Amino acid sequence: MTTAPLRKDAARNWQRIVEVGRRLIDQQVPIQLNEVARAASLGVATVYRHFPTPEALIETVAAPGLSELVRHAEQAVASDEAWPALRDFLYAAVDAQITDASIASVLASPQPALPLTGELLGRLNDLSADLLDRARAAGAVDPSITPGDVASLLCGVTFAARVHSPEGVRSRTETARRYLDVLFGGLHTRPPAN
Amino acid sequence: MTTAPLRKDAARNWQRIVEVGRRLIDQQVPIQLNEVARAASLGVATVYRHFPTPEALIETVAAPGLSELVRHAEQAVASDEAWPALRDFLYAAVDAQITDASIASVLASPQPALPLTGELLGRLNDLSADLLDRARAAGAVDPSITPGDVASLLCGVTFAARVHSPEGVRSRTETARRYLDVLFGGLHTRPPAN
DNA sequence: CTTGAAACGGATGAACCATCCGTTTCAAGG
DNA sequence: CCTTGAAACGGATGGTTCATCCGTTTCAAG
Repeated sequence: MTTAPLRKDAARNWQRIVEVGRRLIDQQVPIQLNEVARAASLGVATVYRHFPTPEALIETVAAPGLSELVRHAEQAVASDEAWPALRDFLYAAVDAQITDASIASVLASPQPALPLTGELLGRLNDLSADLLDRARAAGAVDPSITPGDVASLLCGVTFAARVHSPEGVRSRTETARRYLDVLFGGLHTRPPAN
Repeated sequence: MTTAPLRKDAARNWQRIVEVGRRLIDQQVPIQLNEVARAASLGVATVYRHFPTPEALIETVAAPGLSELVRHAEQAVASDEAWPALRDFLYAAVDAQITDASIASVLASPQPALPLTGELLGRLNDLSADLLDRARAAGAVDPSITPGDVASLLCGVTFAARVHSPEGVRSRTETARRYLDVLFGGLHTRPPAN
């Protein structure tokens, strides 16, 4: 069941495709596998062989960023200050979505096309549920909020920061952060400390 | 400059197209003008003549709902209780977006394709800016919030309620309302009353 | 070096998009 | 009514995009 080792040329092309894909996703172009092939100077079939659908490519592009986010969540879980841990993780999650469109796309999609993505999302869910639980237990978050709510609201904030807001990652990051703060003012009940 | 009166058959077909369009939009199908023609049992050219792009059709479908929202905003402006007026308008706006996907689509799109839509959106913007101003003046809303923020956050809440949330307009409406309440808890500073 | 499995790429057929133009329908004037 | 010209119709058609298939090339194990 371990993924068969890729041939050298295949590995090189795989790399090339992912790089081109990342570049195209960054500039908000809706990915078309044919176009990716042209941009990578590869045959169409080569692209389709590695990534049967655009989603597969998007998820592959998103994987590193998603992993990093998981790592971030693990660190947060290690913290013993429940609310700051949750808050910082949410900041990081929104930041990642603004910075890397593929992450936003994966987080907003109903369910993953690749097993790897499912794995990462599962871990992310578990970790954020844990963070939320502890924040709730500390009385820092409204008890009616569910893990699903957190995930949805995260996507909502990112979406809000993209719609209408002036172009440029820089300003969108600030906008998103501001919106997250507004949301915190709402879902953050302040019994214990800060 | 008044729109030339439509011939009888043309008017009938226009109607048919809009009806079919509304039906397709309701079921989240991305509209393809060709498909609309097929579903309406009309020639492709007829559809393209009336609506050169999918956006034009979407905006036409959205117009009545948008008008109603404008009317709602006008009523709200007439109220003398600043915060409840703003709050109820926002409830209505989110409800409308969940109930009618074409409205959500228009509100989230960068800028309108039809003059009529531009007109309606302009009025909506002015009215909501007014509502926001007065709520701010009454000390009921954080002063850093701009009219643009309100528009974006509205779209964000709608988006959040659609992503991941269980199917069905009913539950999505409730979810959206809940999210809006969370947001209110955040942007609503409570100096005066309520 | 041989050899067979793996990967490559472009030609190709299917699907989709949007325009053009010959035909039909409408309604105003006789 | 009937005529007539303008307006609207519809589907055939050329252009574009999508994704598969298969003959050729490349890799690496023996």
